[in-house]
Amino acid sequence: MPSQKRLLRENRIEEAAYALLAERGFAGCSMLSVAKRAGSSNQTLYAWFGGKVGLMRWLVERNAASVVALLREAIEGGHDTLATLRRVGPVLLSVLVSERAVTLNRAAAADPSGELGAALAASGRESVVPLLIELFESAVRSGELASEEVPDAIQVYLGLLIGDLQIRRVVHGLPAPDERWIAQQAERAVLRLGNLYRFQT
Amino acid sequence: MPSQKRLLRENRIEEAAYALLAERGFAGCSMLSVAKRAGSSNQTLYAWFGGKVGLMRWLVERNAASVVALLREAIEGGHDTLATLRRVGPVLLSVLVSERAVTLNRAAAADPSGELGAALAASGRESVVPLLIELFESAVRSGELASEEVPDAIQVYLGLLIGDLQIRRVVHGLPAPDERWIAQQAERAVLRLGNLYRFQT
DNA sequence: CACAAACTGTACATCTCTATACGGTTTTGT
DNA sequence: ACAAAACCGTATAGAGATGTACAGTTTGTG
Repeated sequence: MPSQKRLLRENRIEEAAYALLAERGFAGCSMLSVAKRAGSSNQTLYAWFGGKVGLMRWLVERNAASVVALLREAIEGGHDTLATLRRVGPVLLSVLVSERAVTLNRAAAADPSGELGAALAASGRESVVPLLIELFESAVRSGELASEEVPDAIQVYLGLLIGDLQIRRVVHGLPAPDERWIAQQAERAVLRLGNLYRFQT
Repeated sequence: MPSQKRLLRENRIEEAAYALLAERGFAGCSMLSVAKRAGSSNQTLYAWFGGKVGLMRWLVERNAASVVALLREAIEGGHDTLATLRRVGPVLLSVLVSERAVTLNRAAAADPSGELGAALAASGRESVVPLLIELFESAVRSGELASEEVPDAIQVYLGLLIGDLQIRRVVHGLPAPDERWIAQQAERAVLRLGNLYRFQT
């Protein structure tokens, strides 16, 4: 059972790590620099996380947990698939292009071992897609969609929603879009998905 | 006027740089290591490229030039927009998820200055999209598409074509897809675009 | 209060990178 | 054939990262 102090310390470490990743990138974000900025010691960091990749993986898992919680909340209680998607889309999109997610994706891209990438895929996409599957299955049950079409529809939806936005963000080719734009983009994605798969309202 | 020798040397440097980027990532790809593997000296590298970012930018521009050439070739001589798109799509997609492009995107993601990202955007997307605009304008001239819809249609097309494939590749979440899959994906993207915008055949 | 655990701050050995320098060799041009 | 230019190999200074070690302080607990 983690004490209050421990949680506070974790938050400071998290904050320091994100700040340094943003400023200096994955390579420049050294354990010592994180420790210093967090008002902690490198000894503690090594004890807690084992090393740099361990620290990063911890960040990834922490972020993924909050994302999944957000999405679950947005999915709950909707009966109409398209309406639910209208609620979920902006949440998902804004999470994916958020500064934190983008920072983590950059770190994963910079890690040549692919370890971070695997962690990101495992606790990111692989825990979000099942939620979408669950959602799309409800459309199957109401006869709006064929069961075999589900994976396809999800892929198309994600393509329409995200497009090349995420990669451009990660590669420093684009600043974060504002809330208004995100809402619009999510709305258009749902409309187009409805067109392609002829959902009922 | 670059001599034959010079061109050969450039090729060896290019090859060495890609290999080291793939093995050790952006941070681990040092000037000295590139020089050694290329059978060259770091002095030459600094003289030619100024520094690490300069070397990377050179790689980016070199790759972009070959991509644009490929796309131009695929676009040329088509009258029917959708048919041309059917030819261009696989080329574009396979180029975007190719090992080289992915490697460069990883490097740009790892570079905290954003300089590489800017170069990648400038000689990548910003020189490819005009080609697509040109292509879609031909659909406008034949009345299949409204002029204001062009940017939108391009965005949708890219979303359908690429989806989250590129980001997953860059983040080490996915191996390169094979040619067969690429062809299929490109075909579906065109079909769906046709559905959404009601192109004529 | 007193003892044990956990943490900070600093130090350290070992590597590696950047950017520059220089003697010696190969290539180029005339 | 010969001078100039370009290049290789190696060396170097300065900076910083990793992972470990240790003395001293803070924190938690019976």
